[in-house]
Amino acid sequence: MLDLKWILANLDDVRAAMAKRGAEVDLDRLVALDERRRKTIAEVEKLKAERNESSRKIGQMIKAGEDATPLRERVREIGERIKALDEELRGIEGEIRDLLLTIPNVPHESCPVGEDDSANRVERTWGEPRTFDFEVRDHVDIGEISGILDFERAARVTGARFVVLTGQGARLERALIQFMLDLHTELHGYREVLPPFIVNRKSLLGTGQLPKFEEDLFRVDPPGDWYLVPTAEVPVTNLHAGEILREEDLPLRYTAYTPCFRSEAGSYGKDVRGMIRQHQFDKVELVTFARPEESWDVLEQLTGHAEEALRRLELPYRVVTLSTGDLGFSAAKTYDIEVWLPSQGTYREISSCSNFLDFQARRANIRYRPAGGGKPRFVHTLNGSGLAVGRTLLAILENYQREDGTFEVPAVLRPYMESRL
RNA sequence: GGAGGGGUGGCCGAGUGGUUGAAGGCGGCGGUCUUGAAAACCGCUGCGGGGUCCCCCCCGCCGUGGGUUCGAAUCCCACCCCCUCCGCCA
Repeated sequence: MLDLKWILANLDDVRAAMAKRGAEVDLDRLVALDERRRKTIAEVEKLKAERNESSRKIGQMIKAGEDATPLRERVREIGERIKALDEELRGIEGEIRDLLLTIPNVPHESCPVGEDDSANRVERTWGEPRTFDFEVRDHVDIGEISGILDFERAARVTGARFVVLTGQGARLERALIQFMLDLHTELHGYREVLPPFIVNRKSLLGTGQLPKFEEDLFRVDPPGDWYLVPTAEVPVTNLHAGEILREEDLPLRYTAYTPCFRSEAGSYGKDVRGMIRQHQFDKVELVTFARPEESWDVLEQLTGHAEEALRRLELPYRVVTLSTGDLGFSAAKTYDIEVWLPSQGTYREISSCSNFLDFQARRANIRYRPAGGGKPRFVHTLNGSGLAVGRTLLAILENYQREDGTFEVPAVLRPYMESRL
């Protein structure tokens, strides 16, 4: 969420930013609501000051043995007016809050301006897509021939957009998770956490999935305000919700493996074949809490950490900067890392690394105390996939495929595929 | 699920109706002392909001939301969370 004061002081900038995103935001209503709000505050606080003053006087009168009944009556009336005004004020502030929660972040000036992903800017490309001297298969065929992917039985057990990994497939998924966690903890200095896979409504408000994107989530029935995690970003970022961190501890870096659950509402017909778009997939996430001054550097580092996983797996990829129209709700800037998929002859998203500035921190109330003392400030939060495990497995099958429809295991993963018993 | 205990400032911890935004301690910041550091001593040290706002004034905040009262951290109700014991259970 953006700072109300800042919005009001920079109305034109905010208007321009929303236009770049293609977002409809009623800023005029916000301005009107704020005026009403301040007017009501002035009124009710004047009455409260009067009540406090009179109550003090009543106390003194009673102590002095005087009759305070008339004054008491008057203060009682003031109290009733205060109650009414307070209620009105709560209503106005609620409306303002609801509105603020639906305003997306302001894109950073370095984001290319455009309506959709066609305006995304390619920053760099790594690796040379392999040339095949046979007809390439997609991961669905390779998975079937190798006997490690079973979409039919997954459909029987659950439904469409699920997969069963079996034998070496399950082991490869596990190896990838282990490899990525090892890489980020041992080499990149992240702290590993294993968070709950169910979160409450407040956490989803904190990171920005709610209130606008409820239809993307799976809600857990009995409690009503519990949801399956759509990404580890939610539980891990909210780890420090409401806290005041110490500046000395920043940047705080966490990595977490979780499955991710997405309803994929509105994506009917897209990527229906295979495991590109599933209701459940594994992901290793990177989350960083940073000082405001360092967050742009941290975004570069974090993106580099995700890239390192692909380099070690020797999978060709490119990094693109999302255009203003393609940017997620909470992000100020996002790099997507896209891996090469031979079957599609194109690069597909395998990681998304974003700087949210203080947008999430303000929603989730995550602050830090400056080292020299002073007022708490909002931290900057960042996160990125390091990487989406299912898509990585898929990319391995395709890029490491053999002519007979089987595949090779990347060298870096072989130790993880071997028995240690 | 049952019984009991508890949620107060960065942290610990007093406080059961009237200058208590809150004793005391720890931590932090500044100072005295010291060649330097430590110790000791002194001072300062919550968050948010409003006001013609860099001085100052005012309002709110003691888990959350209601209620009682002229006045609530203190009394009442509901809810949330934590702890202990019992039951159940992977």
